[in-house]
Amino acid sequence: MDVLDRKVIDLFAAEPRIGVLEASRRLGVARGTVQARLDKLADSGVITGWGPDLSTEALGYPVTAFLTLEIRQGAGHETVAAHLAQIPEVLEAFTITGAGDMWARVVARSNADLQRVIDQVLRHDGIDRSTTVIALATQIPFRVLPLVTSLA
Amino acid sequence: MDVLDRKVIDLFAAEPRIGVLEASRRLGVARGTVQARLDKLADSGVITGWGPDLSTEALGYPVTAFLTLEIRQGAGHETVAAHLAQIPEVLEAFTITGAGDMWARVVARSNADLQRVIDQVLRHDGIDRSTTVIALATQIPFRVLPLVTSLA
DNA sequence: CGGAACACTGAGCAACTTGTCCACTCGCGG
DNA sequence: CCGCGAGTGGACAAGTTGCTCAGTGTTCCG
Repeated sequence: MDVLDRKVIDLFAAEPRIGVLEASRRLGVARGTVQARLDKLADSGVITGWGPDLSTEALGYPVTAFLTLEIRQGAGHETVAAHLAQIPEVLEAFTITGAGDMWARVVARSNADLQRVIDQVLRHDGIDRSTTVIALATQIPFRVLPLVTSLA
Repeated sequence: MDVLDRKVIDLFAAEPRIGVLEASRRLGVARGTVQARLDKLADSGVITGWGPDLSTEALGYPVTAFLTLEIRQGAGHETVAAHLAQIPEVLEAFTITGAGDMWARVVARSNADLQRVIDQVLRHDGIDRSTTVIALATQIPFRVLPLVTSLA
């Protein structure tokens, strides 16, 4: 992770469809160098993919909510996680600090639809209770770039 | 958003570096069709980008935590959001239900380093108090694909 | 019914990019 | 001082892109 690596990431983050050759021109290095850096960044796991970024909003799911789930003593996280994984509206889930707690990000078509999603989530014995928090507005959309840039 | 759109997204999500021509061969449609679908998906905002996906873990930030911030009455969210935006370790932030609350996702180099990040976040008058929850394990890594697939 | 609008096909073409070689240079550590 | 890894710059064939065009099938509307 040196300055060039950072510049490569910055450049491809800003203009993803740019191509290796054009990138090498912009950065003033040889094509093979950019190629090699990208390969290394992928190998080291820093770059995990190039997939299209999808907007849940544009897909018809404008409501985002965060659920905190209290897992019943004795019930494994695994079985709850497997249950959550089967619900498409669950976009993300973590186990968190706090006795047997999990945390999930869900989306829904509307506030009314959110009820349906929550009901579906709760349809599992391992979950004791849950708290729902609805996201009203996105102040900072997901980003990693500033972190890369800060690795000066 | 029809079946072909879904297939296009699925395919490019599975093999992002595939290229329009190869995609058209796999899907059994003309090249121009894939091109047109991708353009439309981008125009309609469903596909928001093609940037490299970066792993905060591989970047040296293995600790993820979620902060719930209670905003002081009268203090604007905006000024707090602007403050958060300046901290690279803050990856995401939302305003949420609950009187004057915000929610932020942060990363850190270690649990000790997390203290530094939190201190930095709290260095703002508009924040009354905060709760920190640390992510222990990722049960479901961020995904949107199942949602697309479910739009049968 | 006729006609317009639209999406898709299949083809062609020039310009460009990719993957893969190679020989050469440079700086660093043993 | 040699070897090693990293970068350079050049070359090549093969493949891809962006663009255009004529033709076809479907749907919708007056």
